[in-house]
Amino acid sequence: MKDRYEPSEIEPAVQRDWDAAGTFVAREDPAKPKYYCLCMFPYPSGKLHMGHVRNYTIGDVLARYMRMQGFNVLQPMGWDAFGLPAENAAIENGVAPARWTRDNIAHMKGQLKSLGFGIDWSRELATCDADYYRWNQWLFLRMLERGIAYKTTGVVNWDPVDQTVLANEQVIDGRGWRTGALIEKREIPMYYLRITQYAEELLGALSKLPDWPERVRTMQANWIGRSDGVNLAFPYDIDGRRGELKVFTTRADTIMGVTFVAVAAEHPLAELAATRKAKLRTFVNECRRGSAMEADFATMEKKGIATGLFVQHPLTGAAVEVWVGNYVLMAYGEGAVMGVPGHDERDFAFAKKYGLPILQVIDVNGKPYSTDAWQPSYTEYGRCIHSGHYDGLDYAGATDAIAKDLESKGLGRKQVVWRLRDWGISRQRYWGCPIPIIHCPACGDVPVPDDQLPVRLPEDLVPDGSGNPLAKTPSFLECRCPKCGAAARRETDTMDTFVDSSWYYFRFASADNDRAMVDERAAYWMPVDQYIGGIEHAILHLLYSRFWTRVMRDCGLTKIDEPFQRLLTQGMVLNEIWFRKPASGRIVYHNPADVTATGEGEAPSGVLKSDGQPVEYGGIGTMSKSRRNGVDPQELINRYGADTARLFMMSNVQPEDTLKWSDEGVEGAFRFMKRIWKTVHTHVAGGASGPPETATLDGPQRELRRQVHQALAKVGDDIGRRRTFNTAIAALMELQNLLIRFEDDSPRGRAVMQEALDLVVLMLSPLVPHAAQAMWRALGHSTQLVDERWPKVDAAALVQDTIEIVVQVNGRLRARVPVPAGANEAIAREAALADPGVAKFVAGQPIRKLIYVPGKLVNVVV
RNA sequence: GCCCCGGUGGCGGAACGGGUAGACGCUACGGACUUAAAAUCCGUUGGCCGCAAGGCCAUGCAGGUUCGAUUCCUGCCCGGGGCACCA
Repeated sequence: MKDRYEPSEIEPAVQRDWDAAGTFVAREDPAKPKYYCLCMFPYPSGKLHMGHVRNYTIGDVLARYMRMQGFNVLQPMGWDAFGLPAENAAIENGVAPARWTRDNIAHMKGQLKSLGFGIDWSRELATCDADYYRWNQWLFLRMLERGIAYKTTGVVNWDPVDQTVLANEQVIDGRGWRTGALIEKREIPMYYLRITQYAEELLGALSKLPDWPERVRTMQANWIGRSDGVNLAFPYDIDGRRGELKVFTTRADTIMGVTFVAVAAEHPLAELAATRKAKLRTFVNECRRGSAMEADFATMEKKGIATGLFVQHPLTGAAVEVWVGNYVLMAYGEGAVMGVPGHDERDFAFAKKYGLPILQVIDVNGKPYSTDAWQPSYTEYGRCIHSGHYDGLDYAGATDAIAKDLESKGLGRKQVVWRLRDWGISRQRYWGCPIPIIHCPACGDVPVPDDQLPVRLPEDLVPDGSGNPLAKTPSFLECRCPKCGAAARRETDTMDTFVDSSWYYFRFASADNDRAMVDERAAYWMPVDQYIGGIEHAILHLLYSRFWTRVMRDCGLTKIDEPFQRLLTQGMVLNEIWFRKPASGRIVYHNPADVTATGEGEAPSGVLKSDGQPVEYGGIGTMSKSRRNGVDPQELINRYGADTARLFMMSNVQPEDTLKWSDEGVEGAFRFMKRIWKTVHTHVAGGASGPPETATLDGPQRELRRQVHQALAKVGDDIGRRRTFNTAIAALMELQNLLIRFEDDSPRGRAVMQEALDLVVLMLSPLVPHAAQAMWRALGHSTQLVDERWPKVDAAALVQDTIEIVVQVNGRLRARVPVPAGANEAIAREAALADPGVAKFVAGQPIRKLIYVPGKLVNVVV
């Protein structure tokens, strides 16, 4: 009898069978309903981490389940292969990013295969392949034609040592993360994509995504950030220069309370004033030099300086002084704000600091008002006071009336302002998709013609950390102008890697097409039915993808608006953090596997296994290299096999929740695998068994059969509808506990057992496909388990003659009594009151009321 | 500051439309098997009282609605996340 569970023997053999049969190669079949199940593709960093294993296991379980439901399933995989880590590895090891990336891909692909994911590898793609990124370039050219892509000069973080732009995340305390150099704000020309043109649609369509997590929709809505307000102008005449200072406000109803206006340091009026006053010049330069990071602004002291310039109030004509304020953002609204200290906290503080007048112009719902100290109530909406003929109007009424008056004077109108900015995609980086532009001294910036695509990235360069090697490579740089034929230079900036990931899901449908970006096969597969990935992509990647899909739609490449029908954001994988903090020097982290926990309860403590000395507990956190608390999935697979790894990742918590790593939890999953394996093989050793004759079963046999079919109903619902894989697994474990205790060697008992095990194996097959296939064979089936359909619940098996109902007295549980199934209230009442435990509490008191929930409970109210 | 999500045994968590709180797993303890250990199997495991039968308390805190509240409502406390001089 082969009753020892040996995953290392089972798994490779099953995987070979799938490979040989092309089991997971998806074919377009209009006759079948399609199901496109996609996990966010990985960055090929070297090897898989636990987050990957969790992500792809969730996807694979769903894909396999939907296949059993009769869907034509596509589950592809690719590589988000451009990006900084490859360049950093090159700098450290002197290896070309292309080589490093492709080696990593090969290794990680092997790992994915060893986990038994049902992936259609014939559609594999990597974004660093010219076959792929040429279409980035192609669509970028279409965007240029349509004015969606444009070039302008923007402010960036500039590292003067590395001679490159850094992302905000790469600036730490105002210094470059790699060089430690002081970061400068620089204005350099960059290409932008006009995502703001789609702001309204991207926001409005969020309500059409009911199967996205509420949280993600909220985050996107906040990010897009719609503000409804009024744009108004303060006219000026400064030494004969006439103009208008434009301001955006969401509180036009407070316009009669304006006592100053403030502009950003980059504002033209600030510049004008700076030419006149040395003190202003210094201040303006100071503001400009500050960090480009918005978060830093928030904590900065609010400072300002008067310009001595005056503008006219648009309604009263009164003179209002212009100040330069370091808290005014050039990039939002008009780069200028009207100052209403009476009803804006920041303006209030500013006015107090510089002795500017404070006017109350809103009755804040009768609450006390004093200019001595700020109260949060001052920003409440209320009726206008001290506002001339606007007095008595509420927020909406005043806003309408003021907007109308401004409009008739040509000095303002209602306006919507968005927080969302256009997407700057230029990166002064080597390992990315070249931007297909040629700079000609005569013709300017000339798009590369379609027939010269792709602009290939040379793959043999090794960055050394000083600037972009493309700029030092004549064979790439030097070219001819497509318009005039003169000697010209290629653009050396590459695209943001978020461009690469904004449309890869389309390309999986037509990965082999070298003539078009997408074809009719994309129309068959798109949209993605289920998308699965980390919450960290809630805004950027998912928003860019929604934008890119709409651009493709407007270019006639697709008919869909939304790329992802349904979204599941899986939680992170956490582990304990242990460290030592030497009196001098840096914190040293230790892997939890090297620590023996000694303390219990409130203050966990532990000692290092190697030296027996104490280490400090740092709580629970995401697995990370820097904290050295990662667990290598490969060790898990080597030790327990892919099936146990998969089972553990799906146990204990719902996919959205964080999952705490636990060695004991893995052992628990492994124990379950060994037990079910043994149960199957013990049964099989007794010989073949046919289907049960349901009419002739005795009580325990019928009861087991009922439990089996009840579990089947629950597991199907948990996986298919609720996506709570943890409770599906719990139900299977519960069933397994029943099967172990079911000792009935009669032919009928064995028939019931055979059916139960067949069903358990079918239910397990999406979760632990290798062991399930092997057990399926053992149970006497010659078919491939992956081609089986999800079993149907036998409704007749669920029927019970007698059920147990709960009896409460005054809402407190007092007894459980058996009643015939379908008993009416009278029968249930009689049975309930006859129970001695119930009678004790009723004890002759009059029954005021009796609630009967059929099949569930009786509540006697006395 | 604004927005969102949570708080249930020793631990991770379950309870799906107001109806048996603690499924399932882990830990710990006791037992069987073994020369021994591991593995495996059996049992106990929210707290308190009780020999037992049984009872009382218990889902962050304080109230409310209800025959009945982990679930709904109000206020508060704590934790996590997102956004943040956004005019």
